Amino acid sequence: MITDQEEISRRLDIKGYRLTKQRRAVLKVLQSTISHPDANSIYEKVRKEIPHVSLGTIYRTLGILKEVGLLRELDYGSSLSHYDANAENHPHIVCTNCGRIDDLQSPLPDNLEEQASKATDFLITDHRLEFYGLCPHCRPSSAD
Amino acid sequence: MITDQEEISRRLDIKGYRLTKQRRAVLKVLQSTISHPDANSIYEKVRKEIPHVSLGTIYRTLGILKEVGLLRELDYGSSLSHYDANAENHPHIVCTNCGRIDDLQSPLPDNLEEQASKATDFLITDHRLEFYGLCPHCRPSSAD
DNA sequence: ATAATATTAGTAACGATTATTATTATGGTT
DNA sequence: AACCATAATAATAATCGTTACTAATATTAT
Ligand SMILES: [Mn+2]
Ligand SMILES: [Mn+2]
Ligand SMILES: [Zn+2]
Ligand SMILES: [Zn+2]
Repeated sequence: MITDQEEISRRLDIKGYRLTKQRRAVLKVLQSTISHPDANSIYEKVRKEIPHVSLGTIYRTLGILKEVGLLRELDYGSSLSHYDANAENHPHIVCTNCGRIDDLQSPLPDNLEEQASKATDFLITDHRLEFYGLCPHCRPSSAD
Repeated sequence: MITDQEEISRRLDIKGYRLTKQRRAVLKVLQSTISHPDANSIYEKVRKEIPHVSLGTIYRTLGILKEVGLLRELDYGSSLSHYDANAENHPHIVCTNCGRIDDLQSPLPDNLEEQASKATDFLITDHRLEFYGLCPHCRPSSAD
């Protein structure tokens, strides 16, 4: 997670983007949570600081921060996207009951792309690994 | 891929669903391609046999066939879903340029869920592994 | 045949995201 | 400080894949 203001400004500058208070606020929300909020949840939090911010600005900002590598978008199918201030590729575990998304703490095989390259003519540049299941609150307890 | 008519009928019957000609047609389209078509592409193909079929029927049918385990839905983020008559979990490789989706031929680590279980309190029931890159038609050729 | 149930085509509604636009803010230049 | 070029914003409208609704039709059981 990149928190250094110099580096953040630098990355935006390169593309001619400015570091506005709206963008600072979005980044702050993302960097102060371990959850992986969706655009609307970020919107609600930013509104507490900037009441007249618009949802369009949230989406535009998320797009730009993603473009300069300050966040990663987690695209969950026909449902909504979630965002992660950790732009490094890392596996997640999603609760199919309540939607909670956690990082998977132990790193998994790091050579997946290399392995896959041997089995295809595609030039592999990225991958996505996610697990699905029930979080501690949603899984049947041992007492059930 | 399940092609046995008995088994197909049986799976639908259990939930009280009927095997109509629309559903047969959707399944046939899916089972006769190695691509992973989206709903609209399936719709276009089914229309050649059943000109007045409606897109809503395609979606409803896909939902039902998925529910009874006769296909798998591949949810590609904010873009549209694709469908696969192979309902077994298996990795795919997606071209980020033209959208082509291939199966990854060589099987990858089959104990991913088991490994992940050790690193989380979630009860893991499924996972998703996808690779992204450029297909042979879109990758820069050696002559470039 | 009759009745109960499931399915369909057609169309309207939904909802997340993106585009548009007039206005405002920012940064650099004289 | 005034000026200009450019970028960003708020507010709103549009997009588009998908789902829901509904009246008509088909299928199955009695
Ligand atoms: Mn994460
Ligand atoms: Mn496949
Ligand atoms: Zn949960
Ligand atoms: Zn391609």
